[in-house]
Amino acid sequence: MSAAKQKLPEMRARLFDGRREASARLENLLSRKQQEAFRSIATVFEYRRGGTVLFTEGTDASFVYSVAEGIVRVCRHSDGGRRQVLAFMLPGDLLGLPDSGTYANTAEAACPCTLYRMPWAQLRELMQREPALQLNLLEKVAYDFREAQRRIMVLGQQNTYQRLASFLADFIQQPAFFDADTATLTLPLTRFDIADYLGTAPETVARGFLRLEQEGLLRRVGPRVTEIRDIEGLRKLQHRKRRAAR
Amino acid sequence: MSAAKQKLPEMRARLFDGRREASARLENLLSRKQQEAFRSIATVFEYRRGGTVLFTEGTDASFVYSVAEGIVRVCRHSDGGRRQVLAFMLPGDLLGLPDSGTYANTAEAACPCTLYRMPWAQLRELMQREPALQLNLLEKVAYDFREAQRRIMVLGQQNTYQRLASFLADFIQQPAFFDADTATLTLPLTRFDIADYLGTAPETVARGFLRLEQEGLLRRVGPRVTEIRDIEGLRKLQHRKRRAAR
DNA sequence: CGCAAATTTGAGAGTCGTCAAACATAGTGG
DNA sequence: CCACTATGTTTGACGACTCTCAAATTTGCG
Repeated sequence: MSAAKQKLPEMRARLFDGRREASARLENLLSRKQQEAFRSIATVFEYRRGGTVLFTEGTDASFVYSVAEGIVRVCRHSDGGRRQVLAFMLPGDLLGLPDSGTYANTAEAACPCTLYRMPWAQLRELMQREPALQLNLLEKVAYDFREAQRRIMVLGQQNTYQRLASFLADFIQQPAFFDADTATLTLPLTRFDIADYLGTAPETVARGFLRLEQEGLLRRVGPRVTEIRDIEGLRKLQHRKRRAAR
Repeated sequence: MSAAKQKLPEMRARLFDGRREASARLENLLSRKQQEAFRSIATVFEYRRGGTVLFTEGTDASFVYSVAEGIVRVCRHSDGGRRQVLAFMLPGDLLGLPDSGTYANTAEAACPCTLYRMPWAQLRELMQREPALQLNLLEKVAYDFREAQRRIMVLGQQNTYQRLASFLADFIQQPAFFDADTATLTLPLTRFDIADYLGTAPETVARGFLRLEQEGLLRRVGPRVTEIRDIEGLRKLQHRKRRAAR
């Protein structure tokens, strides 16, 4: 039962008080009519190569993007120049909301991608005509906020091995990347991307995969392809202590 | 120049596109009239002792709180039972917004506190009568979201020593806890609170203070009172590499 | 096929979590 | 008012974890 078919008063009530949504993918939050309005101001963009920059932190924010296909990495650079991946945006996600008129972070295609691009001015205008849309925006920000809090839990409490397990457990939930029939996870991400997401080094990620393989939780088919052998085992890892007692 | 005096159409535009606010303290976001409306539904609560639970994650969310005095720690417990402090809420901050009808995390007074408590139902009703209020709420969530992203940067890139420096640098910005004249920082938090906030152990926090003292950046007056000797030095720490090269 | 980039593996050392114990502090009851 | 006790803090020791440097190996692409 999709939220898109609810009547407007119900949609208002859903925010904060309603059922918990599995995700806040854009299309799940919009009525059919709203989706059409979106499409009327959106342009399709294809990025053939990974690494292409969509926008840079600090620059004027004119466009908002929605991922149609592929993975976009949203990152920020510390003063030391080191990159931190704040989030991977997956198909259906919305990104590029202005913060005080500029982008708060940098977005790059992590692999060949297709996305929708909309002028922020037009989207804002649309929202003023349809207040319900604005509420959807709030829902979206609230969802991203909760996701960020989950990241804080992972980064604050887990060792690198557990973080990798958490990362894989999350992506297993995404049918676009995990084929449940063959238990095959296909991630178009480099070890650098994963390392910068987990706050560790690419070597440590490689060693994490090695250990997960040795413990029988998965099998490395290729650098981007993994056969998951024990989903429950991956999940259980997160609940252990960060460090072996002596 | 406070945003509170702007006319309503301007307030609408301020969101996402407006000037960057130093903080999103509640009173800065509300017009005088709105503040009065808030006060009319709010009750003052005093918590004499630190450790008192305001609300628990997973329980029904009936009330929203605003800190008047003291520090509230917002935390969540991992399945292993370990506590992670997601944020410290300071005077002016709003907390306890329902997530799908329940609290997403636990809030406890970190020290003797005074706060305002409002029934969520009444606040929601108030928002429906005054759409501008709803926009303020969005602003608030967006602010918390950006704060969470900053935490991700710190937890993902910095070692425990740098995290402690970041933590202190943040609190130096708060006049309620830092007396600029005497350069004295008075934090009613235990080493456990700080450790759970920084994702480390209390012993490591203590050693961090020791090292900061040895390097001349501060002087420990007492466990809760610190004399800051080199603010710029604290800030610079964050920009260094996480680890000494060999 | 050949090169550039990514990944893996190895070695060594810096960091920090854990256990233990000494010490300080604040709150309590006599 | 003081001893007492519970709680919080500091210090020490040790080993687990993982970052860094280096090099071998594999992968992806033109």
